[in-house]
Formats: sequence, structure tokens, C-alpha cells
Amino acid sequence: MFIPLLGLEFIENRKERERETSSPINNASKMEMETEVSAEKKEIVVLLVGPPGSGKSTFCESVMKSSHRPWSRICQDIINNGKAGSKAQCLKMAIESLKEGKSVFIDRCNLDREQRSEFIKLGGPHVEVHALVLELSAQVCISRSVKRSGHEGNLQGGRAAAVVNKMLRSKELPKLNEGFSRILFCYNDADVENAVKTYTMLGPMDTLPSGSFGLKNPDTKSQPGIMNFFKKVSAVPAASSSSNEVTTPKANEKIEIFRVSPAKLVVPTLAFPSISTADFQFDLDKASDIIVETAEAFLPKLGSARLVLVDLSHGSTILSLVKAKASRKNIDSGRFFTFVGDITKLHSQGGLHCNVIANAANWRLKSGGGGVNAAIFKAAGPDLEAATRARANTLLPGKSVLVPLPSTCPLHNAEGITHVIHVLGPNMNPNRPDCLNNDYTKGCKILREAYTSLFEGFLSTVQDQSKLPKRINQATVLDSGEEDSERNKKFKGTIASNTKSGSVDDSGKKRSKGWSSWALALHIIAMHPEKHENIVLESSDHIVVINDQYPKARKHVLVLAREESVDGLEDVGRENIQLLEEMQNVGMKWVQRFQHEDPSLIFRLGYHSVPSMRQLHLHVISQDFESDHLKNKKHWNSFTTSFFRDSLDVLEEVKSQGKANLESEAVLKGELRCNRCRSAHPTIPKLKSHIRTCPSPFPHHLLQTSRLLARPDSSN
DNA sequence: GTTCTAGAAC
DNA sequence: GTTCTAGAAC
Repeated sequence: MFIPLLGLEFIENRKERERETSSPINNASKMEMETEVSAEKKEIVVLLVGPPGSGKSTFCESVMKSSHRPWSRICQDIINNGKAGSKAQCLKMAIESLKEGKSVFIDRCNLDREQRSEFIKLGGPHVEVHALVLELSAQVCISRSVKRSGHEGNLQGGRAAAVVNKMLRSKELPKLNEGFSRILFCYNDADVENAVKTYTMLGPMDTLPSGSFGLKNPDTKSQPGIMNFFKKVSAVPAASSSSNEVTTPKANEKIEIFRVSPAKLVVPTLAFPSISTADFQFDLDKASDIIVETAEAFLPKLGSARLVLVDLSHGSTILSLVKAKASRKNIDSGRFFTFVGDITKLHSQGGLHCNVIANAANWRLKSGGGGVNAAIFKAAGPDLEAATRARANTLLPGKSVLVPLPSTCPLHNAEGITHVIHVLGPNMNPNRPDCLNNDYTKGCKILREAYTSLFEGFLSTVQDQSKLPKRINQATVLDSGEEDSERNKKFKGTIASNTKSGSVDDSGKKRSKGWSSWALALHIIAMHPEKHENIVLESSDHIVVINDQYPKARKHVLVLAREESVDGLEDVGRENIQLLEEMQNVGMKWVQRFQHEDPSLIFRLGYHSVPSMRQLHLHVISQDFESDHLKNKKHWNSFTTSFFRDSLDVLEEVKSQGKANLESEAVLKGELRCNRCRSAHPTIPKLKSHIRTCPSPFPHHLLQTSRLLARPDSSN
């Protein structure tokens, strides 16, 4: 509670100054003061964030009643001649008000990030954007909106509860990194009263301290990292040589360097967990009827495609019920069957090839919670979260959403899964949202809808796939025959022998000869890609492609050279021109692949002048630099200064002068400049918040020479 | 390369 | 008091 008061103290000081400036006594000094103060004068855009009934309009009216600052309240519910209007109309009116020197309240729900983003863009040198979050309990909001009459949004009575509930489902609390200069959270009437005071006291020349205030229970969710090279090196072979109850088809894929792709699958297969019968406590007998009936109805539409109900345990009741009922109905057990295993490891551990898996999702489509949902999100990594977010924010019971998995996603790569279908069933558990209170008439209807929607989603992937030429899977033919445990021993030995001793300089190189152990990871993978199947995205005789373990942007892969003696750019000569060309071509292919998935991505391909890790590697990196792993000056400068040598420049230089020009490591210590507008920023967080919204085009030299790879139709 | 953390900067 | 950097250790 002390924080809004701090704000008030701040205003008090400013008020003193304002009084002085408005004194008519000394005109000359008044002019001086005015100039000084008006140089700082800023309009404010306040986005009210809260569902209907949270008190947004009341808040605005209370402030405007006695504020000395000119305010304009922009309410989407009445903007259209007293009727509800559009977001665009609100934006237009906000711009007009700001031009007139008025600060603005955006009085609409603004509950999710996307809804807010356009308004945040109103911010600039003379406009600050604040969020005022009315986090009152859903009950309070609902009871207020149910009771009220004559509300502008015409949202009253019974319909209000449903609308409020629906809106709260897709709620995302605002964060400073969206571009707000200040966020204030209110949880009760006292908080709101304080907030009203704070904004009422705000004179035309005043500003409020920036930052986020009053947040309770901040969301501390951390992004799970992608694969860990070092852990994988020892963990993978060890795991596969032990406890696999079912078959161990690990060796099956050995001759396939390009992992399982949908075109190579003979039979499209959907693996799905039983929906609603675990945490949602749906009756198993009723659920098994619905599964069998819906599957039976769908099989004729699915051609040769298969449906597989999966559960973790051999003792699964739902599995045995479904098995028995399907058999009684004489359903083709080659096309509809049950399977015991981890749905995220059906191929690697169970030998079952599935290209689509279903997730028993939660309504927020968020990771966590346990069970299948947690397992799938964990196995798929952040790629699935991003791909899901691109399709939907929430899910209603009985519905599903089909999410294509990016080609770099571990689940795609290691298990051959191309799509995840999130599906939400009915809930019979009183401790979970939207409990149906044992209403099985409704429950069965929704569960049937859920499976229908799921199978329809799968059907759509089957139809897409049937357009592709079908190829036979050759992967089951060969096996190298080498013992995993033996391999593992040898492998560990290699690392150990390289880490014995020697002084290490700051780029991981030993001064004499050899590298620090962590700096060898890329070299080890390049030399033996077949031992790193789980992380290798592609490989040939000359190159290996992997995800950067700590990506510094939304997309960041490495093309490793497989040449033993080429540790970095300084070792490259004319004899490597073909290699450099192949690396460039492979890099371009990945750019195209990524841009096919997201056309707005922009890429550069290049090398670090002085690499930290052994083995020449080409960075293929999207230019958003949107990554929690980008943490310090060295990270930023290594990709955005002359230290980053564009692949095409390197090629030209090696062809013309036999070697590439290298930039000194000294530039890594230089100031932090925006990669678009070149403005300097004092800290990494400030730089990152700037680059999120920097509207400038990229520097001329990159745009002109196709060093920068953007889709022609992208608006950047 | 990352992680950890002391202490500078705000 | 919190945020952020930079250096040591790995």
C-alpha cells in the first residue's frame, strides 16, 4: 500500500513547482520555468484492465470529476454514437485526444496482451502508457454486472455472468515488457480508492514513477530450456540401454539422418489419452462407450489411418473397458486399438509410430498441472507453447485445437510428431473450473463433442497428408550393431581426455592447444552426429544442424562444419569454399522453413569473428532477439556488431583474398545499440524493451545486400 | 558457452 | 531496496 503513496509524495513535489510556475508575479522566471517543465510534459494513456463489472468506468469518472489534468474517457461500449464500437474507433479517438493535449483513459476490458498491444503503440517521447489493473474477484464483477441496469455496454442480467466468466478465461495480466511505463494493480476497493487519488492528484505537468506496483502472486513461470548437450551426451545412451518394457526400436532410425517426416509415414496415426477420466473424474464406463462409439463412427472416414487410445499403466481400467467394448463391436483392431506407454515417447520407447498426438489440455492451454498435459508441454519445449499461442488462448469444453509442431521441436524431431491436438473435455471434479455437478446428460454430450472435434482435427491432417507422395519407411532396415553402453564409455573418455589441464583464456581456448570441456560440445556433435540423434536436426557428410542450446532469438540454429581441423573462422581458407557454400545453402533452407511457419521472421546468417566454442559454426538467427537467454552485452554485440560476419561476406572474402576478415573481440565491450535504429541504451533490459517496439527499418547496408533475409510480403 | 553472486548503480 | 553488470568458477 505504501507504493501509491510514494507516487503521491512525488506529485506533491511537482505540485509545489507547478504552483510556482503559475504564479503571475515574475513573468520572466515563469517563462523559464514553463519551458523547463513543458520539456518534460507528457500525456498519459491509461489502459483500464478488467472484466465487465470491475469498475473501470466508475474509476474514470471518479478521476475526471476532480482532476486538473484534461482527460478523455474512451469507452468502446458507447463510442459509436452511444452504441458499442470497434477497437479501431477507440484508437482513432485516442490519437485525436492526445493531439488535443488530453490524457486518455481506454475504458474497455483490455484483458489480453493482443488486445492491449495496439494501444501501447500510442506511447512515445511525449506519451506514457499506463495500465490500471482491476483485479477484483470474479464474483464481485459478476454480481455487479448482473445487478446493474442501464449499463452502457447493455450487459446485464444472466448473460453478464457468462460473458465475465468467458473473458476471465483468456485474461493475461499486463507486464512492463509489453511496453507499459507503469502498471498499478488493485485487488479491492481500498486499492481502487488509492488509485483514484493518485490519478486525480496528477496535474497537467506531473508524472508518476514508472514501474509495476501492487502485484500479488506474480507469475514466476520460467521457460524450460531446450535440450542440454552435456546432459544428453551421457544420459541418452545410458537410458536406452536400460528399462524398456516394450520393444526398443532406437536402432531402427539409424540410417535416417533426416528424422521421421510425415511423408515417410506409411500409416497416419493419432495417439490420444482418455479425455476427462483422470483429473476431471468422468465416469469410466460412460467414457469408454463414448470413445468406442465415436471411434467407430470415424474409422470409415479415416481411410487407413489409425486411432490409438494410450494410457501409462498396464492396469488402466479405461483401456481394458475400451478394448473389451471395441472387440464386442468387431471394430478393426488394426485401425483402432489401445496402447500402454508414455504418449510423448511412443516411438522411441514403445515402437509405435504416431504422427499426431492429442493432449488432455486445460482451458487456458497452459503447460503444467501434471498428467498428460504437463508431459506433452515438457517434451515439446517452448516451441509448443508458442505454436499453441499462435492458434488460441483458451479452449472450451468439447472443443479442440490443432497445433502444427515446428520442425525444430524435440517432439517432432525425436518422435516424428507433426501435430498436437489440444482437447478439453467436460469436468466432473468440483475442485476444477466449470464442474458439471454430476450432470451426465450434458457431460456425455460434451465428451462426445470433444472426441468428435479431436478426430475431425486428425482427419484434417490425414487429408493434408494424402496430398503428399507416400514413401516407404526404410528406417527399419539397418542397425549399426554397436553396444550403447560401450559407446557411452568411449564417449565420456573423449571428453575427459580433453579436460585435463592447461590455462584457459576467456573464449574457452587453451593458449597452447586444446579447449575447455564446455567449449567442445559442438565439436563432439559434429564429429559424431549419429550419437546425438535427439538433438541433430539434419546432417550430411559435411554439415550438422542443431538448435542452439541457448537460443538468443525466437529461431536460432547452428550449422556445424564437420571438418576436423576447422575450429573457427580464422582457420577458414580457399580449400573450404565448398564447405562454406554448403553451410550457407543449408542455412538458407532453414530460413525458408522457419519463414514458412512464420513469415514475419527475419534472419541473418553469419559467423562470430572469434568463436567461444570449437568447430566452425554458422549462426542462423532471427532478428527479433526475443529470448531469455540473451542476457548480456557480449551476447548482444556478438550478433549485432561487425563481430558478426555475414556468411555472404565471408564467402566473398575467402574467394577473393583467401581468408575472412575478423573483427576484434574489443567490439563486444562497446555500447548497446539497437540493431534497427542504432540508438544506444544503458542496460540490456532497456535495450530489450526498446527493440520490441522499435519501428525503424534495418540499416541500409543489410537491406541492400540481402544479408538480411525477410519475406518480401512481411511488413518489416 | 552458462551459472553464480558481490557490489555498483539507481 | 531492487536491478543490473561483470568477474570467477566451471
